[in-house]
Amino acid sequence: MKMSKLFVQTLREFPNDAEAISHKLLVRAGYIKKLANGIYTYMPLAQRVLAKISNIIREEMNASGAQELTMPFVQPAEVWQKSGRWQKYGKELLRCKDRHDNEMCLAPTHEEVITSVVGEVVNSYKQLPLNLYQIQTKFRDEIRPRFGLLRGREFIMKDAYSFHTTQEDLEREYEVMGKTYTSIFNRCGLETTAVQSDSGAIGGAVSHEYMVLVDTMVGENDVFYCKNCSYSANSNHAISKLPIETTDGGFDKEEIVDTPNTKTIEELAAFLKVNANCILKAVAYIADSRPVIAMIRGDKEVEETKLMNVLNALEIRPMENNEVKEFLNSEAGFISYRNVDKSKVRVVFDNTVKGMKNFVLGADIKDKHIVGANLEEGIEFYDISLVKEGEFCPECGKPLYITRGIEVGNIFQLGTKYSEPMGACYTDEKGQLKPYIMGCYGIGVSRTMAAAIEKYHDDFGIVWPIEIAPYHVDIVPVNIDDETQSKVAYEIYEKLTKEGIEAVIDDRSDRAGVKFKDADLIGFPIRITVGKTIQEGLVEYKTRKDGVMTKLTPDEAIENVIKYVKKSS
RNA sequence: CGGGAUGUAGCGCAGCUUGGUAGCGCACCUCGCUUGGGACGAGGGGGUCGCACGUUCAAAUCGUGUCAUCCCGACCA
Repeated sequence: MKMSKLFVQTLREFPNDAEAISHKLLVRAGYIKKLANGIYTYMPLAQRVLAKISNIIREEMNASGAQELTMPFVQPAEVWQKSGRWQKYGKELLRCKDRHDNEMCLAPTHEEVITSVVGEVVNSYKQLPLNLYQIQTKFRDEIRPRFGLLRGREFIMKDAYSFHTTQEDLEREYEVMGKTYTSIFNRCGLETTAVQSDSGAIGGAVSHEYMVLVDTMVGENDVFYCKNCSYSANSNHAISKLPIETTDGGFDKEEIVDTPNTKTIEELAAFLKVNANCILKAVAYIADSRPVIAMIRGDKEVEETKLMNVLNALEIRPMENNEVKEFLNSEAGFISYRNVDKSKVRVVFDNTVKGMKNFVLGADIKDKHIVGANLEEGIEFYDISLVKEGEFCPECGKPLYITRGIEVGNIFQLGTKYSEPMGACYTDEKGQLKPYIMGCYGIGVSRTMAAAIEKYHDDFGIVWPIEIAPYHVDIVPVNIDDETQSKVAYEIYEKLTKEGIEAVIDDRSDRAGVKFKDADLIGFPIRITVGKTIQEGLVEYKTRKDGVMTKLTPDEAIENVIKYVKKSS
């Protein structure tokens, strides 16, 4: 490809509306153009990167026995009504009507359609197991799209769905997919960590997220991991081994005391001169429009996903101050659990509360708390707390560390969550009708591209792993008007192209500095510069990753490129 | 959904306080010159100042509304 013909425009400055480095670089280096919030055009450079990632995915998925298909992006409400998600999915599902006033939606995922397709085709256990996948655009109307391609509304996803007759066979496939994912990301030049994660409101299922660990804010997931063993988990799922320590507030008897202006735990702890872990904190929520109080030790925080799982709730939000009065007949900042109508308000106690004695508790009256309180008999405890760094690994007991992760893939054991309500069944050996046992497996293709940039960039631009770079090599004649330089550059370009190397020749009449800046920004893994040293028969061979430059003859440079590219594939 | 900020040429910005012919840098076009890390000179093209309504002789500028974008937060009592 001639640089003069490549459809790309690099910018001298970073765009103003981008925050994440991947977003800034994708825009500045001319890979993407924004059309609307969270909706981007993939320019030719990006298209090539996406194609490379997609091809790696295809090769690995096909090798694992999966088959590719393509399902509709616009879907009728009907299939979603069947699974029950037309009601439940919420605003992320972009709905619209066709000219006949039929309700339609843009696909955010494809469980419904694949279940319906397989339901029509697969009637016998003999046709199972089966794994089908597609690489396709998805649309999710996110509350707050941000960070460019890391959280767009329209994005490219590989989604696979597997169908089985037994849980054991699903687990076998789940493991195959796990291995497949690891090698897909490795081949993309990305190291990933498989972390345990929450699997959504309908519990019981197993799922893992494949995370690229980063130390920036753009990783939207907190990941806890153990340096001693292999344990790692998303914060929404992580558990820690906390000894049920006894925390004693040291009050002799239960009584109500004045605690003016103590709306936060810190203020209250300071006022009463007790540790936060001697205060029983009440956090009030509305879960699926029903009031809930989560009781938790003052130094811990509620993990809402865990709470939702305990409640089997789909939606949860903190209670507003006026609702605290309405539902709990209490006062924000001074909530207790003792005076509520238990038939109307669900009270959930965290495990950490178990060891609390003579603690401090809200009195349901403004500016008053109860001190020296103790728990009643027969309370059930659940794990609804967020793990904190430094708490202990549930598997080996060593301290847990926290980091940020970008979720690029996720594998999930669905069971019969979709097949059952949708009536998608096969006939087993005994002639009985059984719903399929399903798994699903996703990879964010466009997000993977962005994650790679988050991981691999420097002050000058993108530093692509060669496996997913848009081109392998950029050939730069310093002065295109110099006959020798131009001739040699073109010869190198022709020879490399013939060898199947993806090369760009920067045939623009710009000065060398412009070409070098663009080469670094775009992120070509290798640059061959043909300049003055061609008088001595030498060109410069430079790798982007380490900036190492060597002077070689054109033929040696060509050989080096071929070696470098072959080694990576 | 709440709070904050910003909308002026493809990109980055100034102008707005104090209303009076819409500007700068980059990019783009032409010519010259230059060719090893975003050169230089001369000339040129491109914007209904987000949109609507209002105030005014006159609005990018003042007022009201609206839309969009970005950031933060989404209540831990």
